[in-house]
Amino acid sequence: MARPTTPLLSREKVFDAALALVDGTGSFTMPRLAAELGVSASSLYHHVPGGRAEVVEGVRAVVSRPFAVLRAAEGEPWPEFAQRWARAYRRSMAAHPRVVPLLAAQTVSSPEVLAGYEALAQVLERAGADGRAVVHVITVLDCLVLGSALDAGAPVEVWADGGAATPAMGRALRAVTGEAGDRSAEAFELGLASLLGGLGAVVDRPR
Amino acid sequence: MARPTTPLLSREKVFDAALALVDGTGSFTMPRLAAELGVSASSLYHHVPGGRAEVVEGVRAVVSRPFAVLRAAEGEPWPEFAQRWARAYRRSMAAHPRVVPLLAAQTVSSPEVLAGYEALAQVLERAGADGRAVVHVITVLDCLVLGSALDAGAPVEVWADGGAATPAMGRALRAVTGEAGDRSAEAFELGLASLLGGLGAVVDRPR
DNA sequence: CTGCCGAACCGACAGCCTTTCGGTTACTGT
DNA sequence: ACAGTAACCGAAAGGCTGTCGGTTCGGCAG
Repeated sequence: MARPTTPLLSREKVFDAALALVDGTGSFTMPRLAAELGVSASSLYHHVPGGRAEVVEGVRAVVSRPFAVLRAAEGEPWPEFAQRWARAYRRSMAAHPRVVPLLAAQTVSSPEVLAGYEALAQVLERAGADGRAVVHVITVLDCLVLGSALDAGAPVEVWADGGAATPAMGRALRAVTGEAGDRSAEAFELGLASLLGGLGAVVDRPR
Repeated sequence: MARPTTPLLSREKVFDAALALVDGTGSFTMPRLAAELGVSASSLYHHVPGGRAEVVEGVRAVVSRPFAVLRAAEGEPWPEFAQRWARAYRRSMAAHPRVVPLLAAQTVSSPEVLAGYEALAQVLERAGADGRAVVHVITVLDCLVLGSALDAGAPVEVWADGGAATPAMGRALRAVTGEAGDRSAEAFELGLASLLGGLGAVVDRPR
């Protein structure tokens, strides 16, 4: 085939197909993605010049759209916005647990998603937090969100069952496998509330 | 060369060299590791039959030895042990920030390290936590540790500078770059204290 | 209407990676 | 003395990313 009458690909189609591929198989390579789209692998580079990394960033943008568009309301207190922010972030990620490791392995550079981070940074800054506090608060929240998203939908894949050598962990693992995601949301809410309480000491600074 | 008089390799040498390679370059491949050891890549498989994944687990075991050997003292309260555990874990990881992404991408299966998790699981279980609580507490702590370790030694690599579109984040990022690791330890301690306080509600269950 | 440029596809391939396999040599136990 | 095993090597299979030249189609300028 040479140039088709109507284009077979578009950035959107590529990102959507990549997301579907990761959701379905847990992994993603350019040849497989191309096959899924009925196209040769090299054709992808016409629409996504940045190659694999750009596809991952595209998937990130698609997955985190509901979170990335969040903006603080006029006069909204920072803990309230941070809570909304973390919840939306977690919801977005927990809906696609298999993409989390993929996203976690790569620096966030998608402008849309960075805008979501910026919104929180601005709220924190306006509340009086200095640069360090902003980074630390976002880092800690980020971390809670990603960790929680990882074991939300998927079975716990963080550690293996050590067999007879690890009886307590074995019992714990068996207790959570096959459970609905709501139980892990419970732990997330608890962690979030605890963190927001504690982080106040850094944001609302003494001086 | 055929079989050398004295073996050139050993599991220990392989793991140590791999750790040095990751610490130095941030990445790791079998050919490079072999070159570092003055050996051909295929020779590695005689000492590490599991290939790349086993090398990563070996590196994990080396890096987390100080944490993996922790055991609760007789009658030690769970929050105290959890604090010791998380601090030791973070210290181990923060000493080698560039290996964290490598380790995070792979399920924990090293028996020594699993024994470290088991120690915490047993303490939590003995304190009355059910399986879900055990998994959630460990997950959340794990996550805080890894996230904190990531930005401890390395410059913040989690998100990119979005330029003019993200002024607040730009200021925050510039404020932390080039800082000593102690500042991120501060955030870690804060997060840890907040979490341990909040997680009590799950471990010390109402009934 | 003609001619040309750029866009979108393909196939081939370079270069990297992991892992396997057969070949060769040294040590070890019987 | 002699199998058997351990430790090395080179070669090669198979997969992945990314690049390049070739081909055809659409659209725009003259």
